Amino acid sequence: MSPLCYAGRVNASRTARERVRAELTREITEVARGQLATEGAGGLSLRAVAREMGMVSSAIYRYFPSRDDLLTALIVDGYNAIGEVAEQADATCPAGEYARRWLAVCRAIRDWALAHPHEYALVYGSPVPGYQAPQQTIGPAARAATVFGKIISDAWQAGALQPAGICPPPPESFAADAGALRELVLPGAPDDVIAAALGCWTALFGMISFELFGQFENVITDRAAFFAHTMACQGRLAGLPG
Amino acid sequence: MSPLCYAGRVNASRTARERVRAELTREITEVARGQLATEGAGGLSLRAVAREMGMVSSAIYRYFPSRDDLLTALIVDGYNAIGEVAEQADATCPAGEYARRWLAVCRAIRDWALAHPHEYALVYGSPVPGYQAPQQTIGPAARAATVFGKIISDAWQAGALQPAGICPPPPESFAADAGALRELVLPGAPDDVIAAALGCWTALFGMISFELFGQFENVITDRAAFFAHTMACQGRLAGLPG
DNA sequence: TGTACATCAGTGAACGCGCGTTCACTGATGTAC
DNA sequence: TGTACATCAGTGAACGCGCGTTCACTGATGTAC
Repeated sequence: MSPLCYAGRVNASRTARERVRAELTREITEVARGQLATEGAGGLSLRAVAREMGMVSSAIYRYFPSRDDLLTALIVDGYNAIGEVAEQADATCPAGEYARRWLAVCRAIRDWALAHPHEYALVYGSPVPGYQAPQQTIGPAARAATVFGKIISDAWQAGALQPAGICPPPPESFAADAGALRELVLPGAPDDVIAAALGCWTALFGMISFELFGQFENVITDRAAFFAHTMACQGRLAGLPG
Repeated sequence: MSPLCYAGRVNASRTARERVRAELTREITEVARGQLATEGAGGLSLRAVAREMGMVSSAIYRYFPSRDDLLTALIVDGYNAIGEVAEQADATCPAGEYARRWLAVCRAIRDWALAHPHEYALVYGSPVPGYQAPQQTIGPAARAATVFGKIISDAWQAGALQPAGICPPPPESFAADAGALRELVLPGAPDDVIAAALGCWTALFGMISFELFGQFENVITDRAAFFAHTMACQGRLAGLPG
Protein backbone atom coordinates (compact mmCIF):
# COMPACT_ATOMS: atom_id res chain seq x y z
CA MET A 1 0.00 0.00 0.00
CA SER A 2 1.44 3.32 -1.02
CA PRO A 3 1.62 6.13 1.51
CA LEU A 4 -0.66 8.17 -0.69
CA CYS A 5 -3.30 5.49 -0.68
CA TYR A 6 -2.95 5.15 3.08
CA ALA A 7 -3.31 8.89 3.54
CA GLY A 8 -6.35 8.75 1.33
CA ARG A 9 -8.02 6.18 3.52
CA VAL A 10 -7.25 8.08 6.67
CA ASN A 11 -8.71 11.23 5.20
CA ALA A 12 -11.80 9.37 4.12
CA SER A 13 -12.40 8.03 7.61
CA ARG A 14 -11.75 11.46 8.99
CA THR A 15 -14.45 12.95 6.88
CA ALA A 16 -16.86 10.42 8.32
CA ARG A 17 -16.35 10.29 12.08
CA GLU A 18 -14.34 13.45 12.30
CA ARG A 19 -16.94 15.45 10.49
CA VAL A 20 -19.51 14.59 13.13
CA ARG A 21 -16.94 15.42 15.75
CA ALA A 22 -16.25 18.82 14.25
CA GLU A 23 -19.95 19.51 13.97
CA LEU A 24 -20.60 18.60 17.60
CA THR A 25 -17.63 20.63 18.75
CA ARG A 26 -19.08 23.58 16.92
CA GLU A 27 -22.50 22.94 18.41
CA ILE A 28 -21.11 22.81 21.92
CA THR A 29 -19.44 26.20 21.57
CA GLU A 30 -22.64 27.55 20.08
CA VAL A 31 -24.76 26.36 22.96
CA ALA A 32 -22.13 27.65 25.37
CA ARG A 33 -22.25 31.02 23.63
CA GLY A 34 -25.98 31.05 24.14
CA GLN A 35 -25.57 30.37 27.83
CA LEU A 36 -22.97 33.08 28.05
CA ALA A 37 -25.63 35.44 26.78
CA THR A 38 -28.01 34.62 29.61
CA GLU A 39 -25.72 33.76 32.50
CA GLY A 40 -22.50 35.62 31.86
CA ALA A 41 -19.02 34.16 31.80
CA GLY A 42 -18.93 33.05 35.41
CA GLY A 43 -22.15 31.12 35.05
CA LEU A 44 -21.04 29.05 32.11
CA SER A 45 -21.47 25.42 33.10
CA LEU A 46 -20.52 22.25 31.28
CA ARG A 47 -23.47 20.47 32.81
CA ALA A 48 -25.90 23.07 31.55
CA VAL A 49 -24.41 22.89 28.09
CA ALA A 50 -24.68 19.12 28.10
CA ARG A 51 -28.25 19.31 29.33
CA GLU A 52 -29.25 21.68 26.56
CA MET A 53 -27.70 19.37 24.02
CA GLY A 54 -29.43 16.32 25.40
CA MET A 55 -26.17 14.71 26.37
CA VAL A 56 -24.84 13.46 29.63
CA SER A 57 -22.44 15.93 31.20
CA SER A 58 -19.46 13.63 31.02
CA ALA A 59 -19.81 13.38 27.25
CA ILE A 60 -18.60 16.94 26.88
CA TYR A 61 -15.20 15.75 28.02
CA ARG A 62 -14.80 13.93 24.73
CA TYR A 63 -14.69 17.37 23.11
CA PHE A 64 -13.20 19.70 25.69
CA PRO A 65 -10.88 18.39 28.36
CA SER A 66 -12.13 20.97 30.85
CA ARG A 67 -14.33 23.96 31.35
CA ASP A 68 -11.39 26.28 30.84
CA ASP A 69 -10.71 24.87 27.40
CA LEU A 70 -14.28 25.59 26.42
CA LEU A 71 -13.86 29.13 27.70
CA THR A 72 -10.70 29.49 25.69
CA ALA A 73 -12.53 28.40 22.57
CA LEU A 74 -15.21 31.01 23.23
CA ILE A 75 -12.62 33.72 23.77
CA VAL A 76 -10.83 32.84 20.56
CA ASP A 77 -14.16 32.88 18.74
CA GLY A 78 -14.95 36.26 20.25
CA TYR A 79 -11.70 37.81 19.15
CA ASN A 80 -12.13 36.37 15.71
CA ALA A 81 -15.68 37.63 15.42
CA ILE A 82 -14.59 41.14 16.36
CA GLY A 83 -11.65 40.91 14.00
CA GLU A 84 -13.92 39.79 11.22
CA VAL A 85 -16.48 42.57 11.55
CA ALA A 86 -13.62 45.04 11.71
CA GLU A 87 -12.10 43.65 8.54
CA GLN A 88 -15.42 43.69 6.74
CA ALA A 89 -16.24 47.23 7.81
CA ASP A 90 -12.85 48.42 6.69
CA ALA A 91 -13.22 46.69 3.34
CA THR A 92 -16.45 48.53 2.55
CA CYS A 93 -14.68 51.91 2.55
CA PRO A 94 -12.53 53.46 -0.12
CA ALA A 95 -8.94 52.77 0.91
CA GLY A 96 -7.95 56.42 0.78
CA GLU A 97 -10.68 57.67 3.16
CA TYR A 98 -8.89 56.94 6.37
CA ALA A 99 -11.19 58.70 8.81
CA ARG A 100 -14.15 56.98 7.25
CA ARG A 101 -12.46 53.62 7.54
CA TRP A 102 -11.72 54.31 11.19
CA LEU A 103 -15.29 55.30 11.95
CA ALA A 104 -16.64 52.30 10.09
CA VAL A 105 -14.44 50.00 12.14
CA CYS A 106 -15.49 51.73 15.37
CA ARG A 107 -19.13 51.37 14.55
CA ALA A 108 -18.78 47.76 13.49
CA ILE A 109 -17.08 46.81 16.71
CA ARG A 110 -19.61 48.72 18.79
CA ASP A 111 -22.51 47.11 16.96
CA TRP A 112 -21.04 43.70 17.50
CA ALA A 113 -20.48 44.45 21.18
CA LEU A 114 -24.07 45.61 21.65
CA ALA A 115 -25.32 42.49 19.91
CA HIS A 116 -23.05 40.17 21.91
CA PRO A 117 -22.56 41.89 25.26
CA HIS A 118 -21.47 38.83 27.19
CA GLU A 119 -19.04 37.73 24.56
CA TYR A 120 -17.63 41.23 24.53
CA ALA A 121 -17.34 41.15 28.31
CA LEU A 122 -15.61 37.80 28.11
CA VAL A 123 -12.97 39.26 25.86
CA TYR A 124 -12.59 42.89 26.95
CA GLY A 125 -14.23 42.88 30.37
CA SER A 126 -12.96 41.82 33.77
CA PRO A 127 -11.02 38.59 33.65
CA VAL A 128 -13.00 35.47 34.50
CA PRO A 129 -11.98 34.49 38.05
CA GLY A 130 -9.75 31.46 38.12
CA TYR A 131 -9.24 31.45 34.39
CA GLN A 132 -5.81 32.05 32.95
CA ALA A 133 -5.76 32.99 29.28
CA PRO A 134 -3.45 30.67 27.36
CA GLN A 135 -1.20 31.77 24.49
CA GLN A 136 -3.78 30.50 22.04
CA THR A 137 -5.65 33.75 22.47
CA ILE A 138 -2.82 36.08 21.48
CA GLY A 139 -3.11 35.73 17.73
CA PRO A 140 -6.87 36.26 17.42
CA ALA A 141 -6.61 39.14 19.90
CA ALA A 142 -4.41 41.03 17.45
CA ARG A 143 -6.73 40.61 14.50
CA ALA A 144 -8.91 43.69 15.02
CA ALA A 145 -5.93 45.76 16.08
CA THR A 146 -4.23 44.83 12.83
CA VAL A 147 -7.10 46.35 10.87
CA PHE A 148 -6.80 49.57 12.78
CA GLY A 149 -3.03 49.58 12.49
CA LYS A 150 -3.31 49.29 8.74
CA ILE A 151 -5.60 52.30 8.54
CA ILE A 152 -3.13 54.45 10.43
CA SER A 153 -0.04 53.20 8.67
CA ASP A 154 -1.75 53.46 5.28
CA ALA A 155 -2.57 57.05 6.06
CA TRP A 156 0.93 57.69 7.31
CA GLN A 157 2.61 56.18 4.31
CA ALA A 158 0.32 58.11 1.99
CA GLY A 159 1.37 61.28 3.77
CA ALA A 160 -2.25 61.91 4.68
CA LEU A 161 -1.85 61.94 8.43
CA GLN A 162 -2.39 65.39 9.91
CA PRO A 163 -1.08 65.30 13.45
CA ALA A 164 -3.15 67.37 15.82
CA GLY A 165 0.02 68.77 17.31
CA ILE A 166 -1.39 69.02 20.79
CA CYS A 167 0.38 66.06 22.36
CA PRO A 168 3.75 66.12 24.03
CA PRO A 169 6.23 63.56 22.67
CA PRO A 170 5.71 60.05 24.03
CA PRO A 171 7.96 58.94 26.91
CA GLU A 172 11.34 57.48 26.06
CA SER A 173 10.37 54.23 27.72
CA PHE A 174 7.79 53.79 24.97
CA ALA A 175 10.38 53.54 22.20
CA ALA A 176 10.96 49.79 22.45
CA ASP A 177 7.25 48.99 22.54
CA ALA A 178 6.71 51.32 19.60
CA GLY A 179 9.36 49.41 17.69
CA ALA A 180 7.57 46.13 18.27
CA LEU A 181 4.24 47.61 17.23
CA ARG A 182 5.84 49.07 14.12
CA GLU A 183 7.03 45.61 13.14
CA LEU A 184 3.67 44.00 13.68
CA VAL A 185 0.82 46.35 12.96
CA LEU A 186 1.97 49.88 12.16
CA PRO A 187 4.68 49.58 9.54
CA GLY A 188 6.64 52.76 9.01
CA ALA A 189 4.88 54.91 11.57
CA PRO A 190 6.97 57.05 13.93
CA ASP A 191 6.71 56.69 17.68
CA ASP A 192 4.39 59.62 18.30
CA VAL A 193 1.91 58.36 15.71
CA ILE A 194 2.02 54.94 17.29
CA ALA A 195 1.42 56.35 20.76
CA ALA A 196 -1.50 58.42 19.55
CA ALA A 197 -2.95 55.46 17.69
CA LEU A 198 -2.76 53.28 20.74
CA GLY A 199 -4.49 55.91 22.84
CA CYS A 200 -7.17 56.19 20.22
CA TRP A 201 -7.66 52.44 20.08
CA THR A 202 -7.91 52.28 23.85
CA ALA A 203 -10.47 55.06 23.88
CA LEU A 204 -12.61 53.08 21.47
CA PHE A 205 -12.91 50.19 23.86
CA GLY A 206 -13.26 52.56 26.79
CA MET A 207 -16.36 54.03 25.16
CA ILE A 208 -17.85 50.66 24.35
CA SER A 209 -17.16 49.29 27.82
CA PHE A 210 -18.61 52.36 29.52
CA GLU A 211 -21.74 52.04 27.48
CA LEU A 212 -22.07 48.30 27.87
CA PHE A 213 -21.21 48.16 31.54
CA GLY A 214 -23.77 50.77 32.46
CA GLN A 215 -21.72 53.90 33.10
CA PHE A 216 -23.71 55.92 30.58
CA GLU A 217 -26.99 55.06 32.30
CA ASN A 218 -28.85 58.27 33.01
CA VAL A 219 -26.01 60.21 31.42
CA ILE A 220 -26.15 59.79 27.67
CA THR A 221 -29.31 59.22 25.70
CA ASP A 222 -28.27 59.01 22.06
CA ARG A 223 -25.27 56.81 22.58
CA ALA A 224 -24.69 55.97 18.95
CA ALA A 225 -24.36 59.63 18.03
CA PHE A 226 -22.17 60.47 20.99
CA PHE A 227 -20.01 57.47 20.25
CA ALA A 228 -19.51 58.50 16.64
CA HIS A 229 -18.69 62.03 17.70
CA THR A 230 -16.15 60.98 20.29
CA MET A 231 -14.53 58.49 17.97
CA ALA A 232 -14.25 61.18 15.31
CA CYS A 233 -12.43 63.40 17.83
CA GLN A 234 -10.14 60.56 18.78
CA GLY A 235 -9.40 59.87 15.14
CA ARG A 236 -8.41 63.50 14.68
CA LEU A 237 -6.20 63.27 17.73
CA ALA A 238 -4.41 60.37 16.06
CA GLY A 239 -4.04 62.49 12.94
CA LEU A 240 -6.73 61.06 10.73
CA PRO A 241 -7.98 63.82 8.42
CA GLY A 242 -11.66 64.38 7.94
CA MET B 1 -40.54 61.36 80.95
CA SER B 2 -39.66 64.07 78.46
CA PRO B 3 -39.15 63.17 74.82
CA LEU B 4 -35.59 64.44 75.12
CA CYS B 5 -34.86 62.16 78.01
CA TYR B 6 -36.42 59.26 76.09
CA ALA B 7 -34.37 60.09 73.04
CA GLY B 8 -31.32 60.21 75.24
CA ARG B 9 -31.89 56.73 76.55
CA VAL B 10 -32.51 55.35 73.10
CA ASN B 11 -29.30 56.93 71.88
CA ALA B 12 -27.41 55.53 74.84
CA SER B 13 -28.63 52.02 74.12
CA ARG B 14 -27.83 52.51 70.49
CA THR B 15 -24.28 53.34 71.26
CA ALA B 16 -24.01 50.09 73.16
CA ARG B 17 -25.58 47.37 71.05
CA GLU B 18 -25.64 49.37 67.86
CA ARG B 19 -21.99 50.16 68.09
CA VAL B 20 -21.12 46.48 68.03
CA ARG B 21 -23.53 46.07 65.18
CA ALA B 22 -21.90 48.83 63.16
CA GLU B 23 -18.48 47.40 63.88
CA LEU B 24 -19.47 43.92 62.76
CA THR B 25 -21.16 45.28 59.66
CA ARG B 26 -17.93 47.03 58.82
CA GLU B 27 -15.93 43.89 59.48
CA ILE B 28 -18.15 41.82 57.23
CA THR B 29 -17.63 44.18 54.31
CA GLU B 30 -13.92 44.18 55.02
CA VAL B 31 -13.67 40.41 54.98
CA ALA B 32 -15.83 40.37 51.86
CA ARG B 33 -13.49 42.87 50.24
CA GLY B 34 -10.60 40.57 51.04
CA GLN B 35 -12.36 37.66 49.38
CA LEU B 36 -13.13 39.81 46.39
CA ALA B 37 -9.39 40.30 46.05
CA THR B 38 -8.72 36.60 45.82
CA GLU B 39 -11.85 35.22 44.19
CA GLY B 40 -13.30 38.03 42.17
CA ALA B 41 -16.84 39.31 42.30
CA GLY B 42 -18.54 36.16 41.11
CA GLY B 43 -16.83 34.08 43.78
CA LEU B 44 -17.95 36.19 46.69
CA SER B 45 -19.76 33.89 49.08
CA LEU B 46 -21.63 34.64 52.27
CA ARG B 47 -20.62 31.27 53.66
CA ALA B 48 -16.96 31.96 53.07
CA VAL B 49 -17.26 35.36 54.70
CA ALA B 50 -18.98 33.84 57.70
CA ARG B 51 -16.36 31.12 57.92
CA GLU B 52 -13.54 33.62 57.91
CA MET B 53 -15.25 35.56 60.67
CA GLY B 54 -15.81 32.46 62.78
CA MET B 55 -19.56 32.82 62.53
CA VAL B 56 -22.21 30.52 61.28
CA SER B 57 -23.35 31.42 57.78
CA SER B 58 -26.88 32.28 58.79
CA ALA B 59 -25.62 34.93 61.18
CA ILE B 60 -24.64 37.13 58.26
CA TYR B 61 -28.32 37.56 57.54
CA ARG B 62 -28.62 39.65 60.70
CA TYR B 63 -26.48 42.22 58.89
CA PHE B 64 -27.21 41.82 55.21
CA PRO B 65 -30.54 40.47 54.06
CA SER B 66 -28.93 38.82 51.04
CA ARG B 67 -25.75 38.39 49.09
CA ASP B 68 -26.78 41.14 46.69
CA ASP B 69 -27.05 43.64 49.52
CA LEU B 70 -23.51 42.83 50.54
CA LEU B 71 -22.41 43.32 46.95
CA THR B 72 -24.17 46.65 46.87
CA ALA B 73 -22.33 47.74 49.98
CA LEU B 74 -19.04 46.79 48.37
CA ILE B 75 -19.89 48.69 45.22
CA VAL B 76 -20.85 51.77 47.15
CA ASP B 77 -17.60 51.51 49.12
CA GLY B 78 -15.68 51.14 45.89
CA TYR B 79 -17.18 54.23 44.33
CA ASN B 80 -16.56 56.16 47.50
CA ALA B 81 -12.96 55.01 47.71
CA ILE B 82 -12.32 56.13 44.15
CA GLY B 83 -14.11 59.39 44.79
CA GLU B 84 -12.04 59.97 47.86
CA VAL B 85 -8.65 59.41 46.27
CA ALA B 86 -9.74 61.65 43.42
CA GLU B 87 -10.74 64.39 45.83
CA GLN B 88 -7.52 64.10 47.76
CA ALA B 89 -5.35 64.15 44.66
CA ASP B 90 -7.16 67.20 43.37
CA ALA B 91 -6.75 68.96 46.67
CA THR B 92 -2.96 68.60 46.63
CA CYS B 93 -2.68 70.73 43.49
CA PRO B 94 -2.81 74.51 43.14
CA ALA B 95 -6.35 75.29 42.07
CA GLY B 96 -5.25 77.20 39.02
CA GLU B 97 -3.13 74.44 37.52
CA TYR B 98 -5.88 72.59 35.77
CA ALA B 99 -3.84 70.14 33.71
CA ARG B 100 -1.87 69.20 36.78
CA ARG B 101 -5.05 68.62 38.73
CA TRP B 102 -6.37 66.40 35.94
CA LEU B 103 -3.19 64.34 35.80
CA ALA B 104 -3.10 64.01 39.57
CA VAL B 105 -6.65 62.70 39.58
CA CYS B 106 -5.88 60.29 36.73
CA ARG B 107 -2.87 58.93 38.53
CA ALA B 108 -4.69 58.61 41.83
CA ILE B 109 -7.50 56.64 40.26
CA ARG B 110 -5.09 54.42 38.37
CA ASP B 111 -3.04 53.77 41.50
CA TRP B 112 -6.14 52.87 43.42
CA ALA B 113 -7.28 50.56 40.63
CA LEU B 114 -3.92 48.78 40.50
CA ALA B 115 -4.00 48.36 44.27
CA HIS B 116 -7.61 47.12 44.30
CA PRO B 117 -8.09 45.40 40.96
CA HIS B 118 -11.11 43.34 41.93
CA GLU B 119 -12.87 46.24 43.54
CA TYR B 120 -12.20 48.26 40.42
CA ALA B 121 -13.57 45.43 38.31
CA LEU B 122 -16.64 45.26 40.51
CA VAL B 123 -17.37 48.89 39.85
CA TYR B 124 -16.12 49.56 36.33
CA GLY B 125 -15.80 46.06 34.90
CA SER B 126 -18.35 43.69 33.47
CA PRO B 127 -21.56 43.59 35.49
CA VAL B 128 -21.81 40.79 38.01
CA PRO B 129 -24.15 38.19 36.49
CA GLY B 130 -27.54 38.18 38.15
CA TYR B 131 -26.86 41.34 40.08
CA GLN B 132 -28.90 44.45 39.40
CA ALA B 133 -27.39 47.67 40.72
CA PRO B 134 -29.91 49.51 42.90
CA GLN B 135 -30.31 53.28 42.98
CA GLN B 136 -28.16 53.40 46.09
CA THR B 137 -25.11 53.29 43.87
CA ILE B 138 -25.91 56.35 41.78
CA GLY B 139 -24.74 59.00 44.24
CA PRO B 140 -21.36 57.49 45.09
CA ALA B 141 -20.81 56.75 41.40
CA ALA B 142 -20.91 60.45 40.65
CA ARG B 143 -18.38 61.42 43.28
CA ALA B 144 -15.21 61.01 41.24
CA ALA B 145 -16.85 62.48 38.18
CA THR B 146 -17.75 65.53 40.22
CA VAL B 147 -14.09 66.14 40.97
CA PHE B 148 -13.24 65.98 37.30
CA GLY B 149 -16.20 68.15 36.37
CA LYS B 150 -15.01 70.80 38.75
CA ILE B 151 -11.55 70.88 37.19
CA ILE B 152 -13.00 71.46 33.75
CA SER B 153 -15.62 73.97 34.80
CA ASP B 154 -13.13 75.83 36.99
CA ALA B 155 -10.84 76.11 34.00
CA TRP B 156 -13.69 77.16 31.78
CA GLN B 157 -14.95 79.81 34.13
CA ALA B 158 -11.43 81.15 34.59
CA GLY B 159 -11.17 81.43 30.84
CA ALA B 160 -8.19 79.10 30.89
CA LEU B 161 -9.60 76.40 28.65
CA GLN B 162 -7.82 76.22 25.32
CA PRO B 163 -9.97 74.09 23.04
CA ALA B 164 -7.91 71.95 20.69
CA GLY B 165 -10.20 72.94 17.85
CA ILE B 166 -9.95 69.59 16.12
CA CYS B 167 -13.36 68.21 17.05
CA PRO B 168 -16.55 68.65 15.09
CA PRO B 169 -19.46 70.07 17.10
CA PRO B 170 -21.24 67.46 19.24
CA PRO B 171 -24.46 65.97 17.85
CA GLU B 172 -27.69 67.83 18.47
CA SER B 173 -29.06 64.87 20.36
CA PHE B 174 -26.41 65.51 22.97
CA ALA B 175 -27.81 68.91 23.98
CA ALA B 176 -30.27 67.64 26.57
CA ASP B 177 -27.72 65.40 28.23
CA ALA B 178 -25.23 68.23 28.21
CA GLY B 179 -27.78 70.39 29.98
CA ALA B 180 -28.20 67.82 32.74
CA LEU B 181 -24.44 67.47 33.13
CA ARG B 182 -24.07 71.25 33.25
CA GLU B 183 -26.52 71.34 36.14
CA LEU B 184 -24.79 68.62 38.08
CA VAL B 185 -21.07 68.58 37.48
CA LEU B 186 -19.99 71.06 34.84
CA PRO B 187 -21.55 74.40 35.76
CA GLY B 188 -21.35 76.97 33.01
CA ALA B 189 -19.56 74.86 30.43
CA PRO B 190 -20.84 74.87 26.85
CA ASP B 191 -21.91 71.69 25.10
CA ASP B 192 -18.72 71.08 23.16
CA VAL B 193 -16.62 71.36 26.29
CA ILE B 194 -18.91 68.93 28.05
CA ALA B 195 -18.72 66.46 25.19
CA ALA B 196 -14.95 66.66 25.11
CA ALA B 197 -14.75 66.28 28.88
CA LEU B 198 -16.92 63.20 28.81
CA GLY B 199 -14.79 61.65 26.10
CA CYS B 200 -11.71 62.41 28.13
CA TRP B 201 -13.20 60.89 31.27
CA THR B 202 -14.19 57.78 29.37
CA ALA B 203 -10.70 57.46 27.93
CA LEU B 204 -9.28 57.51 31.46
CA PHE B 205 -11.22 54.43 32.45
CA GLY B 206 -10.58 52.86 29.08
CA MET B 207 -6.86 53.07 29.76
CA ILE B 208 -7.14 51.70 33.25
CA SER B 209 -9.42 48.86 32.19
CA PHE B 210 -7.17 47.93 29.28
CA GLU B 211 -4.21 47.78 31.58
CA LEU B 212 -5.97 45.94 34.36
CA PHE B 213 -7.81 43.49 32.18
CA GLY B 214 -4.68 42.40 30.39
CA GLN B 215 -4.92 44.09 27.01
CA PHE B 216 -1.54 45.76 27.43
CA GLU B 217 0.17 42.45 28.12
CA ASN B 218 3.13 42.11 25.76
CA VAL B 219 2.28 45.50 24.29
CA ILE B 220 3.27 48.18 26.75
CA THR B 221 6.10 47.89 29.20
CA ASP B 222 6.23 51.17 31.10
CA ARG B 223 2.53 51.50 31.63
CA ALA B 224 2.68 54.33 34.13
CA ALA B 225 4.57 56.54 31.70
CA PHE B 226 2.36 55.67 28.76
CA PHE B 227 -0.70 56.25 30.86
CA ALA B 228 0.48 59.69 31.92
CA HIS B 229 1.32 60.59 28.35
CA THR B 230 -2.02 59.48 26.98
CA MET B 231 -3.94 61.23 29.74
CA ALA B 232 -2.00 64.41 29.05
CA CYS B 233 -3.06 64.19 25.39
CA GLN B 234 -6.64 63.60 26.41
CA GLY B 235 -6.53 66.56 28.74
CA ARG B 236 -5.33 68.73 25.87
CA LEU B 237 -8.14 67.42 23.71
CA ALA B 238 -10.56 68.59 26.38
CA GLY B 239 -8.86 71.99 26.36
CA LEU B 240 -6.77 71.79 29.49
CA PRO B 241 -3.68 73.94 29.00
CA GLY B 242 -0.30 72.64 29.94
C1' DT C 1 -32.96 49.69 92.28
C1' DG C 2 -35.48 45.42 90.82
C1' DT C 3 -38.22 42.75 88.05
C1' DA C 4 -41.02 41.28 84.00
C1' DC C 5 -40.83 41.67 79.36
C1' DA C 6 -39.27 42.63 74.54
C1' DT C 7 -35.72 42.87 71.34
C1' DC C 8 -31.97 41.15 69.09
C1' DA C 9 -27.51 38.31 67.82
C1' DG C 10 -25.92 34.13 66.96
C1' DT C 11 -26.60 28.80 66.61
C1' DG C 12 -27.09 24.52 64.24
C1' DA C 13 -29.57 21.75 61.39
C1' DA C 14 -31.76 21.33 57.27
C1' DC C 15 -33.59 22.10 52.32
C1' DG C 16 -32.68 21.84 47.70
C1' DC C 17 -29.71 22.94 44.47
C1' DG C 18 -25.79 22.91 41.03
C1' DC C 19 -21.18 22.22 39.95
C1' DG C 20 -16.57 19.88 37.67
C1' DT C 21 -14.60 15.76 37.06
C1' DT C 22 -13.65 10.58 37.11
C1' DC C 23 -14.46 5.93 35.82
C1' DA C 24 -15.90 1.47 34.30
C1' DC C 25 -19.11 0.29 30.83
C1' DT C 26 -21.57 -0.52 26.24
C1' DG C 27 -22.07 -0.10 21.40
C1' DA C 28 -21.02 1.82 17.23
C1' DT C 29 -17.67 3.15 13.82
C1' DG C 30 -13.47 2.53 11.45
C1' DT C 31 -8.96 -0.33 10.32
C1' DA C 32 -5.86 -4.11 8.94
C1' DC C 33 -5.17 -7.98 6.66
C1' DT D 1 -15.44 -9.04 0.56
C1' DG D 2 -15.17 -10.79 5.46
C1' DT D 3 -13.55 -11.03 9.86
C1' DA D 4 -10.87 -9.90 14.08
C1' DC D 5 -9.44 -6.08 16.32
C1' DA D 6 -8.80 -1.17 17.82
C1' DT D 7 -10.60 3.22 18.37
C1' DC D 8 -13.82 6.25 19.86
C1' DA D 9 -18.52 8.51 21.49
C1' DG D 10 -21.69 8.48 24.74
C1' DT D 11 -23.77 6.45 29.28
C1' DG D 12 -24.88 6.50 34.07
C1' DA D 13 -23.47 6.42 38.55
C1' DA D 14 -20.73 8.32 41.80
C1' DC D 15 -17.40 11.49 44.52
C1' DG D 16 -16.90 15.46 47.02
C1' DC D 17 -17.77 19.91 47.09
C1' DG D 18 -19.91 24.58 47.88
C1' DC D 19 -23.69 27.56 47.66
C1' DG D 20 -27.93 30.88 49.40
C1' DT D 21 -31.44 30.84 52.35
C1' DT D 22 -34.91 29.41 56.06
C1' DC D 23 -36.28 28.32 60.64
C1' DA D 24 -36.99 27.15 65.37
C1' DC D 25 -33.98 27.75 69.13
C1' DT D 26 -31.08 29.75 73.07
C1' DG D 27 -29.03 33.40 75.57
C1' DA D 28 -27.68 37.89 76.10
C1' DT D 29 -28.71 42.76 75.99
C1' DG D 30 -31.72 46.52 76.61
C1' DT D 31 -36.52 48.67 78.15
C1' DA D 32 -40.55 49.94 80.95
C1' DC D 33 -42.45 50.66 85.04
